[in-house]
Amino acid sequence: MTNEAAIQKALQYLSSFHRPSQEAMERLQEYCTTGFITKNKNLQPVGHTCRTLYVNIEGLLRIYYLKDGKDITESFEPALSVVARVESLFSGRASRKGIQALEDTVYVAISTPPLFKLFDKHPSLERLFRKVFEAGYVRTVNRLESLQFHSAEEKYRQLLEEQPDILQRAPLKHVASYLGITQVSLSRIRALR
Amino acid sequence: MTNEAAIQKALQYLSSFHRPSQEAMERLQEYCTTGFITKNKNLQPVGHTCRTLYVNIEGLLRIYYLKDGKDITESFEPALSVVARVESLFSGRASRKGIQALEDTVYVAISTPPLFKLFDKHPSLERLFRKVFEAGYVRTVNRLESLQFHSAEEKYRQLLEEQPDILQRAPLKHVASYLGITQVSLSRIRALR
DNA sequence: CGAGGCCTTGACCGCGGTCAATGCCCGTGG
DNA sequence: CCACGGGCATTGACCGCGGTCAAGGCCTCG
Repeated sequence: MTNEAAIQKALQYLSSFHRPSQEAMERLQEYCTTGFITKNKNLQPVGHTCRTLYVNIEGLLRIYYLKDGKDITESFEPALSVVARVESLFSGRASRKGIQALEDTVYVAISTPPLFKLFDKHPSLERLFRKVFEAGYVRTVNRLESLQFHSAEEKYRQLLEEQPDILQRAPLKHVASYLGITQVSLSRIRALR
Repeated sequence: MTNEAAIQKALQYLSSFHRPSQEAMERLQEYCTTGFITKNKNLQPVGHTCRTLYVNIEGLLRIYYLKDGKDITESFEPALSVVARVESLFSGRASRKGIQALEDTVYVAISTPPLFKLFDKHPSLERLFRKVFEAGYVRTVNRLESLQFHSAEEKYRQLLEEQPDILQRAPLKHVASYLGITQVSLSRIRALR
């Protein structure tokens, strides 16, 4: 995939949230850069403040962090998702979270300080990203609810329902921490048939 | 507290996220109405689409829903918080959640369809509410993390740390469901000293 | 004064966690 | 090309946290 094609894919995807003005779109495009990262490499290390927003074009990323030395997967981010560590991006504080590639991945990166500046001149861009983040907010609220009151098995079945491909593409240890259980537990659940 | 004073408090609070233009502020004010609701009454019943955003001025509200017939508290909303069922507000779907008063409460209500229309003319208002929702998003992400990997006792201690007054003001059964445990469990934890 | 809601406490038990051993796959170097 | 080593997944043994069920005390309100 060419860089140009990747950026077009990203812009097209972003436009699906809200179509910005022609000029805003062109300004936005100027801040898009493409990148490629190989499996198991870190796109962003733990401990930096989040100032870049990524659009996954092709491949698989995950957001993770260390809790008491254990590696916890916060989310899987497949193609056509906006990837950002919002708790850092919106608070300006350093993030304890990192972004890692689980497959060779093509992405588009947008630096947020100039992006946020663009909002002043182009309300349609602010609208667009407001909607992007609202959608993320909704997903997080729903995930909170599903995590809080489901058994390990229910959470597994729900993942199987909603993102079955993840189970093929990500190591099970990451799936386990994503579900909030141990890999041992996950293994037992999967053995039930 | 007069209606006028309540609205001023709400506007002042909202301005702390981002100061809108003078004119935007005046337009916003036109859409603010005040209300009063007594303890244990429902501000919004379960099952309606969320089209109103509330600012709690004085008192205590909670967002809750029914899961398998059990009453689950999603959040406590004390004075000076923006209260909305975002998963409905941003998706347009009916909410399975309700809003209930845990104390006599004074609030300001803002109808969202006209509010969102105002955004077209007043980008500074869109900016303001973008920041309001970003802050909520960050809180939710952090809560997700804390719920996922803490024991019942840790979650209780964290609440004790962060919002000790809730334990005085809300029935323990609601505190328990908020923490994702049973009231029996909560009772035992509290008995530990 | 009685009824019902809320909180506590006891008895019991099952889900899911830890620890440890084993098997499997795969990349690397002799 | 095979031997080795390390990471990942599975499995068994064990156990503790927190769930359910049920009984009892206390407070509020009709």
